[in-house]
Formats: sequence, structure tokens, C-alpha cells
Amino acid sequence: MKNPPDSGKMAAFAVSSRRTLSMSLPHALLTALVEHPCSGSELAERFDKSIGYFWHATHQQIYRELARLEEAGWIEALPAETGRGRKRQFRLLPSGRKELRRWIAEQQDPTPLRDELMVRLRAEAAVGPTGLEKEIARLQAMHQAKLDIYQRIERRDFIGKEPSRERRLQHLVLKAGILHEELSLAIAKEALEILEQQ
Amino acid sequence: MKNPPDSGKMAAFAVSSRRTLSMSLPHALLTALVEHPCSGSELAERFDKSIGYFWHATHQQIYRELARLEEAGWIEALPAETGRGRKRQFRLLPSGRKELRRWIAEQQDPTPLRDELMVRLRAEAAVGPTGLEKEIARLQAMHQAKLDIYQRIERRDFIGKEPSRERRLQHLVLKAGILHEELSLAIAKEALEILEQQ
DNA sequence: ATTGTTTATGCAACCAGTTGCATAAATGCG
DNA sequence: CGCATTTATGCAACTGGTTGCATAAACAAT
Repeated sequence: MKNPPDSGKMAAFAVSSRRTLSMSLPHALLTALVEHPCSGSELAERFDKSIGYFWHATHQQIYRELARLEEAGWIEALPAETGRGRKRQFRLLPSGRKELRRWIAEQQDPTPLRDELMVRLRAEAAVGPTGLEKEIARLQAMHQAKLDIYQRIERRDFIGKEPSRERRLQHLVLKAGILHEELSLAIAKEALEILEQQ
Repeated sequence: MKNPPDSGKMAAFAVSSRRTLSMSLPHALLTALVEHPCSGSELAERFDKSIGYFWHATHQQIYRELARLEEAGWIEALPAETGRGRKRQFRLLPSGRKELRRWIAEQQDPTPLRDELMVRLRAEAAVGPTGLEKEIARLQAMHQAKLDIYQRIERRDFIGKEPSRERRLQHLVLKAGILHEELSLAIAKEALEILEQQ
């Protein structure tokens, strides 16, 4: 060990220990807070709806990250309206909005895919058969359920509405979710055809 | 804190501290070792080719995991052929093969998606424009390059070959990779259309 | 042969994300 | 009222994955 651990790197952000390069969760939270102030639990809920199509987060991650965003001066807590178990609302500060704009066009390679089913299919090809069909049918049902939800949201929020730039972008993100689920369903269907034909 | 940390849980696997529930990397490695013995560096290479369409791993992860698999008695090191920097080959043991078969049909929910670009698009919708187009064009080129590689592999290994059960499953996994890249390209294309139309 | 590069292995430290649990306020019920 | 349940917040510990660096053997060039 020649250098002290992690030398360099955090000089610019000594206090908050913010990492320089992209990391989605904080920015996903900032995005959610653009529209209106929100508490941790409300954010957790919204994450299961809109941004959550493509970025999952548990309530633990959200609370921890909110604390960091507050420390960094990007959001602030509103005077505690005493709701369920002392609920704290947070609102986006101008510096947070600025940080979000900076981050958006930053360079960042796509996250490599992680699909366990594909690993299982290759393993099944090598040492099967093992009865993988039942599990695939279960996954198929889950994807179908998600697809149904997305399509209901699409009909409710996007079909027949005036297509502003903002709405078109939001719709695109939802369509990406829909197409992804449809792709998963198609793969599952073909996998079942191969496996059941023994 | 009522209990000592992590009580229970590892009773069944005291020595190896193996977790009970699914986790792809070890099984992806076992799958790769089914075909023939391999050293860490060879596995790292193969991961960038076949299984790697859907499960990425750095050489560090691979070496650490090989050590665990050896400790668990699922693989063994062959007598060190002294090649480049004392290369160690590993081969799958019968217990490893058994473990792999056990794991394949295990129940496991799909990994939630993580696509940073979708977060960026929603942020762009809220606080844009920010000049995201250039970055999307860069991603588009990366997806196209990957697609080209996959299609070359498809022509070389699958087109016009006799379709055994094993080959059909392997082909399906490759097709999933191809369709995924095509989907990413289509999304990027539509995003550019929206953004460039200001 | 010495020196620099490439291939192979690996340690140590770090960070993101997960899990299990704790606490506390509000609500609903008998 | 008292007691269980639900909603909201949060700590602590763990684990998978990443990063930076170290070491060592083989190879290449001069």
C-alpha cells in the first residue's frame, strides 16, 4: 500500500463525500422531486409507478439517499407536518436542479444486462432437462401482469392526449417498459416451446 | 440489537458460508466449466462472449468466486500447468454438476431493470433541454456495434446448423441478446426524433 | 542479460444495494 | 380507554460488485 486509501478523488467534495461520476439513484430522486415536494414513503410509492419502470429502490435506499442529498444542499426538508409517524417532506433546491441538469447529458455507458433466466437456459442446455418449464411459466405470468399495468397507465395518461415534448418523452419511457415486457414474454414463449417438445 | 449478528442463516453451511438462495455468478461459472476445464483468465474471456451477453463479471469477481467454488468442493484445480504467470485450470466436480442442476429450476424473481437512459429521459422531460442528443447518439453506436457482433456469431454458429435441443436453447439466448440490442436502438432512435424536433 | 510489456493471479478497500430489526406516531377496534 | 395494526422513519450489519494496486511469470526487443 503506497497511498493512503482513496487519495485524490474526493478532494473536490470533501464534506459530502459525493462521487464525481454518475450514479442514478440520487438523480432519480431529484427528478421525482422536480414536480412537487415529497416524503420518503411517497417517493417509495412513486418509484413503484413511473421512474420505477427502470430504476428500483427500497425505502432504505431512499431514506439514506435523501439524507445525503440534504447534506449536499440539493434538497431541503419542509417544516415537519406531523402526519403518520412524523412525516418529513423534501423539496428540490435550485442547486439540486442545477446538479440534475448537469448530470443528464453526462457520458455513461449502458449498464450491462443481468438476466438470470438466460444463465439458466444455457445451464439447462448443458446439463438439463431439469423441469425449468414450471418456473418459466411463473415468470411469464409476472411479465404479463406488469405489461397489463403499463398498458392501463398508457391508456389513462397518454392515449388521446396532446403530445407535448414533455409528454412524448414520458410516453417513450413507458413504451420502453412495455416493449421490454413484451420481449420477455416472447422469449419465455419460445423457451417453453423448446423445452416442452423434449 | 437483540440477537448476535447474522444468527441462524449460516448454520447449514458453517464452513463455506454459502448463501442458500440463488445468485447467478457462481452458477454461471459452473455452467461455463461444464463444457471444459478453464482458468480464471479464460473464463473472463468467455464471459465477454457467450454467457456474458446476460451476465457480466470482472476478473476480480471471477477469481474470488472460483476460490469459493473450490472451497465448497464444487470445482477443483488441475495440477498447475505452468503457463503464463502460473495459470491454474479448474474442472467441474460431480457435486458441482449436481448443484447446478438443483439451481436451474429454483424459483427466482426477475432482476428489476436498471436503465439509466430512461431516468435521464424523464429528467430531460422535466428540466430539459440539456443537449442529451449527443450522448444518445453515442449509445446508439455502442448498441449497433454489439448487435453486429451478435449477428456475426449467429451466422457463424447457428444459421444452417442442425437444431438440437441444446443448440436451439443456446440460439434462443443469443436471439434474446439480439432483440434486446434492437430494442435499445429503436428507443434511442425515437428519443432522438423527439429531442431534435425541439 | 537487462529492461519493458503482456498475461495471469490476487489482496485490500470501497460503495451500492439488501435484509433484519427497532422505534414511533397515527389509526381502528372491542 | 387500552391494545393491535398500519404507516413512516431509520440504524446496523452484511454481501455483491468495483476499483486500484501489487506481484509474478513469460515474452519481446535491444
